[in-house]
Amino acid sequence: MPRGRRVNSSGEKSKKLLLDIATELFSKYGYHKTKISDIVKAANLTQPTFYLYFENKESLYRDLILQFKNSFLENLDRLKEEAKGGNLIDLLHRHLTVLFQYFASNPYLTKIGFYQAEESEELKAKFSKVLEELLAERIEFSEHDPRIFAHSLVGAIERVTLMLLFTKEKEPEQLASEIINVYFPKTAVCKS
Amino acid sequence: MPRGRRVNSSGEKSKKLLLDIATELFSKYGYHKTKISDIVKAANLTQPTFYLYFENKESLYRDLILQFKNSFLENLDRLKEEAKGGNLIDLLHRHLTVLFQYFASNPYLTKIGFYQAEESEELKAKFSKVLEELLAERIEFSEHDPRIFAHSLVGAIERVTLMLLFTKEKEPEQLASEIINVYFPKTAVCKS
Amino acid sequence: MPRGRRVNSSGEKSKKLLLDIATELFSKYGYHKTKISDIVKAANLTQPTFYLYFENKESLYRDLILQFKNSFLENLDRLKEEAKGGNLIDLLHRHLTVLFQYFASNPYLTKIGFYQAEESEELKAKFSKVLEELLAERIEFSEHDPRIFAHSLVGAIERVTLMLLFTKEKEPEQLASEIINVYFPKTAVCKS
Amino acid sequence: MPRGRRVNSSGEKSKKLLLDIATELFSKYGYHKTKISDIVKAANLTQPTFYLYFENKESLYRDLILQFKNSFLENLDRLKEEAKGGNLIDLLHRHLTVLFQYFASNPYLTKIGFYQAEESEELKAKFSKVLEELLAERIEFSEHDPRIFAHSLVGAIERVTLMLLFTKEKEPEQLASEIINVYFPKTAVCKS
DNA sequence: AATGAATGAGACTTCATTCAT
DNA sequence: GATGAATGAAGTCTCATTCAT
Repeated sequence: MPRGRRVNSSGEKSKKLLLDIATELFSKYGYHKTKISDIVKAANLTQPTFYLYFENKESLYRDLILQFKNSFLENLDRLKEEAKGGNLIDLLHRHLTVLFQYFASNPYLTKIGFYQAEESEELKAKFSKVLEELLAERIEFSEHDPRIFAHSLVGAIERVTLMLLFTKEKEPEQLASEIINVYFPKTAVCKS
Repeated sequence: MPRGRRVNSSGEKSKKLLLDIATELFSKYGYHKTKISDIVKAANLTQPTFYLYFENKESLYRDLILQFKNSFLENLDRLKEEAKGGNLIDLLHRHLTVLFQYFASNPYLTKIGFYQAEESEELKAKFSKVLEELLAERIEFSEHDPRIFAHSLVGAIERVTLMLLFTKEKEPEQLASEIINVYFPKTAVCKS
Repeated sequence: MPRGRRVNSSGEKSKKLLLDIATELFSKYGYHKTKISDIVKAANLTQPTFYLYFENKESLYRDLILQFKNSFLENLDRLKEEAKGGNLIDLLHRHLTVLFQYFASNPYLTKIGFYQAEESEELKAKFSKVLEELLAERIEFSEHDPRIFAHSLVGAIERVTLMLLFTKEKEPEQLASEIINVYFPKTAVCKS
Repeated sequence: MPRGRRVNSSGEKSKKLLLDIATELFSKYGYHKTKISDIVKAANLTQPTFYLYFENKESLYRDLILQFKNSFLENLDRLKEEAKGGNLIDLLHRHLTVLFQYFASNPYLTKIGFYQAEESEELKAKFSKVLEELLAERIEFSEHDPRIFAHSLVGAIERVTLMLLFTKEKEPEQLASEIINVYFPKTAVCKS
């Protein structure tokens, strides 16, 4: 059997390939059920090659989480900055749209960072906090806890992303609009 | 440690102990990070004892999931039955209260069955479906998808349970009320 | 659960029961595939009871082997003693009859001692030796090795016991006759 | 021992080594008393290496049995085909010679497949059947059951292989001749 | 740049055996 | 005489990781 460098092979290409496959497998099957052997098999490479590009299994996973986390927090920071003035609903709408766009473009990473990772709780908590502050300033939550509202919104985003965005049943922009509609009904026409 | 029966030992006690510890550890650390050795160590027993009372690690975990699933689906069935007549908001309020009460009484089991288990997705999807039908009958969602509303509600429940119920910041009844308030704002003229 | 001595129970009866079941299971499934738990389960007793009557698994098995061995060697000794005078064929016929009778009466023990046990090789070798000497004295094995004849006879006995005696297709006496007929054809109509 | 590839190591060599050692140990000590740790220790390798080349302990054992079984049955088929015409004794002589040659060349495999394996009973029964048919066509078994003859022959082969072939006291060809002589005596000098 | 070959560490599980009642 | 409850010891197998080429 021939060994060594393959014709037409390139380090960067292999690394990218491994990274993409790892992301997909981790997102689909979780950290523990995804074996290095699975990853390299899917990439048509071998196990030592994996260690050529990544320190080890865990650090790769952590990197993926971190990557999501950074994007997410960056987004959140932007939201906070923009928060000063302007219309709340417009603001939220813009933010959700961007968020859903990112989620839709990076479903695997999102699955890992927003659903699987232990840190995902932290992210969601932060998100809630920001929303809470945002809302507290503007809306009169006459008799109810603003935290409920904030957590609910985050939960809705979480669930809707999974059920309607990842399944491609809804587009990011539309989803943002509809979520907004639910939480800020224009005219709540509710007959029993 | 000497072999054989311990002084003052009782099978039922040991089994219960192991079950409780296993439930707690699984819920805290997940299936893979929880070793049988951890479970028995915490129970001050040895590994073979585990197999005296449980078939194996996986089947114990599955049993826990099943236990949650049964309770949850039973609850859901009750909701469906009661759905025929009556005021929607009252109905939901009662159901959520019961649900939150169950969650609060069984936090570890809930963590496993509603958050960790692969089947949890299925449960939530079913929950959404039921809610969707319930709502569709009564409310006029003028221009928006009732699924959004249903998924959002489920997501809210999920998140709020984790952040406010499990942390004991809210009581089940109150949480139910507040969630209802968010989704059916009084000033939103939604009387039945 | 009640513990302690059962009504109507008797130590000797339990011991005999365990012994019989153990013999059957060992003979059917072999030493390794037969578990103490299987034995006591079949006897409707519990594991500690086993140790009340037997030192341990191996020693019980060894006892069974020894029991067979003793009977077998005793038989062999009788054959050697009777060997001095008399008609060879009659002698063999009588011996085989007795042997087959013992085998037929103790199929489980025979299975263990003559087929499974490592010592069975030793027994068969001894058997061969005795036959060889017996034959050597009387028959003129013009040009062939008497060992072949002796080993063949033992092999025939071994196989025929399994296939025709244990299956109850043949009675001990008849089997003895027929074997003799094969090895000492009266009218050796042996055309090529 | 350091991890990773050894100097001068080769997969095929290791696999063959393990296979050979396993065959020997299984044949000598049986399935249960042969531990994987014994096999790899004898090969100066470690346990995971075993799993690099074999599915697991049982499947390796089954493979060995199958290997023997295939050779044996192939042989038997040839015997059946050649059975149509020709001299019976010559036929048998040729067959036994080939059989003994195979046994002598593969003593470990034969020990496993013809003596230890549960399937060995099936093989011997088939062998008997074939012999029985072969004999029934040609010889006049005036008053005796041909099965006796067939089973005896198989038993003789079994025993003689163990006692004279494996010990290298006899060559395959000679053993075949002598067995034939016993069962088809030229001049049956059978005085009592 | 990549692979073939191997291992350390550890998890799960089984089974004979033993105490305490 | 018998059992309920437990364990020591060991075996099989898996997986991430590493050396030598």
